[in-house]
Amino acid sequence: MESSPQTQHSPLGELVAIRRQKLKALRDLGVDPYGGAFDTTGTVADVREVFAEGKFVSLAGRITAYRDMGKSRFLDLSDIGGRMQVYLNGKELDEATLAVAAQLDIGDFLGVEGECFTTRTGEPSIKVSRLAVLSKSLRPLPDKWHGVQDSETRYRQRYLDLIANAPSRETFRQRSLVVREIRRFLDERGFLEVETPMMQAIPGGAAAEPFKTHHNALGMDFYLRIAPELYLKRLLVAGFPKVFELNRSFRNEGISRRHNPEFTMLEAYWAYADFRLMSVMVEELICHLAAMLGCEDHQVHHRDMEGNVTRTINLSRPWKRASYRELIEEAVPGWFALDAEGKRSRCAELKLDISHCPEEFEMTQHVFEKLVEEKTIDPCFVTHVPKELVPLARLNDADPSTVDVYELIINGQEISPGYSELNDPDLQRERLEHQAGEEQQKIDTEFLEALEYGMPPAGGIGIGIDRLVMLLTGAESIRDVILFPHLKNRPTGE
RNA sequence: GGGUUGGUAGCUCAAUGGUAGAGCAGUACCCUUUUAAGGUAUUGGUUCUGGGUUCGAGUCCCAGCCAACCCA
Repeated sequence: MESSPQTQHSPLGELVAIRRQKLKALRDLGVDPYGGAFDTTGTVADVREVFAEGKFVSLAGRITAYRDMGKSRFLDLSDIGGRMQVYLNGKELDEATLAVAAQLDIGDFLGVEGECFTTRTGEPSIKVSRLAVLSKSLRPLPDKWHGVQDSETRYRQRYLDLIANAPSRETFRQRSLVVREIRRFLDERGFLEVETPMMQAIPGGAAAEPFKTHHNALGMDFYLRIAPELYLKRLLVAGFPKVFELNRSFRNEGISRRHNPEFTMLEAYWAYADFRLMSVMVEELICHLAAMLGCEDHQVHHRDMEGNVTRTINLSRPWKRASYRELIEEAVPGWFALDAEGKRSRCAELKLDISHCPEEFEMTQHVFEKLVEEKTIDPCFVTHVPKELVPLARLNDADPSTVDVYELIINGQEISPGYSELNDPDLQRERLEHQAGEEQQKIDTEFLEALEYGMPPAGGIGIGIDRLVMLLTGAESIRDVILFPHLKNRPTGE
C-alpha cells in the first residue's frame, strides 16, 4: 500500500484533503457518504428510453460534470452507457439537500429521484427532488475534455481511461458484443461450449514458450496452456461432434503491439467437416459480426482521432482463396526456382533480415510474413501451407508437402487458422516426434493414446479474438482491446 | 535484446542554457434552463531518478527507471 496522499505535502495531497473535508462535512450532516443500495428506474440508457415529460424517475451514476449557475445547478450523471443531465433548483430544494449538494465533487457516485423535464436548450433532464450520496470520490478525475492521453495511465489505470475516454468505452463494449455473438452463432449451429484445462502437464497444440507453475499437493509442475487443442480433440474422440472453447491461452514470449502474454482464442472443432467447410463458417461469422457492429456494404473503416478514414477493409464475399505458393510467387516472382543461396541473396536484395532463418522453408516463411501477410488487408484464405509449418494438420492428398489448412489473413495479420485435422495416430506420432526433436518429453503421449481409440475426421479453427476485435474496431494495438494489458511494475509509490 | 521518441501542476500541454507558464480541475465570489456554461480573483511544481558539464540546466552529457513506436 502506498501512503495516503493527503498525508503528503503535495498538490495532489491538497486536492485529496479538500475532498476529505467534504467527506467529513457530509458525515457531520448525518449523511453516509458511502451509502448502500439505491433503487433506480434503470441505467442512463434505460431512463432515456422511458423519458417522458413529468415522469418520476430514479437514477444513479457518477458525477462527470458540474455546472453551477448560482441558484441553478446542473450536473451530468454518467454510467458506462451514457450521461443524463440532472438539475438542482436552489429555490425549491430544502436546506438539508442543498447542504449536501454543496459537498459534491466530480467523480462522486450520486443517486437522484425526480421528474423528467426538457430544458429550453432541448436537453432531457431530471429535476431532482431527493438525492443520495452513494460514494464520495477522494481523488480528482482526469480532464473532462481531453480525457487520459498518457498510454501508461490508460493501461495501468484502465478505470480512468474508461471513465474519461468514450472511444475506449465503445471499444470494450463492442468486444463484449463480439464475444457474446460468437457464442450465440456457434450455439445456433449446434456447437457445445466446453472448458478444458488451462493448467497442463505438457503444453501442446502449438509451438510456443509456456509459463510454468507448480501444484503443491500433487507435487508436480504444470504449464499454463498455449492452446486448448489437444483436449478439444480428446472430446472429438469422446464423440462430441461439435465443440468449442472461447477462453484464455498463455504464451511466455515477447510483448508487442500484436502480442499479449495472455490472449483470448476461440477454438472450434466440427467432426466430419474439413478446412474448406470451416473457412466458409469463419467467413460467415466474421461478416456477421461486422454487420452487427454496424458496418455497411461489408466495409470496415478504421479512423484516426479526427475521424478520418485511415484504412478500409473490404469484407465482401466470397473472400479470396489462394495457395501459399501462388501468393509468394506473386510477391517475389521466381522465388521457388531459386536454390538456398539464391533465396538468401534475393532476401538481401529485398532488404529482408533472414539471419534467424537457417532452413530454406523458414526463409520462405519470412518472405511470406513480410511481403504477403503484412500487405494483405482484405481477407485472404491462404491454403496449401507447407507441412513443416503446421504439424497437426492433415496432409494434402495431391501434394503431400502441404497440408489441408487455411490461414486467414486480414488487416495485415493472421486472424484465424483452420485445419482438416490429422486423425491418423501413427502419422500424428511421427510428426510430433519430428517436431519435438531432442525434447521427446514434450510430446503429449496421452493425447496420442486417445487418438489410437479413433478420432473422427474433423475441421478445426482457431480465431484470435483480440486481433479480431482490433480488426473490427480499428484498434492499432492489442493493448487497446485488452482491458488490463501486462506492463512492467511501476518503480515505486505513485 | 537493439534503435528512435517521450516523461514538466490532479488532467491536457507550453517554455533559445537565463524569473517554470497556460487551459481544465480545485478554492473564493457573481449569476435561476446551463452543457467544453460564463465572469472576476486565486491556490497549486522533487520538471521521472541519480550523477556530470556550466556563473547558471526542464533544456546539454552519462547512467538508470517507465512508456510508446520500429527492429530482432
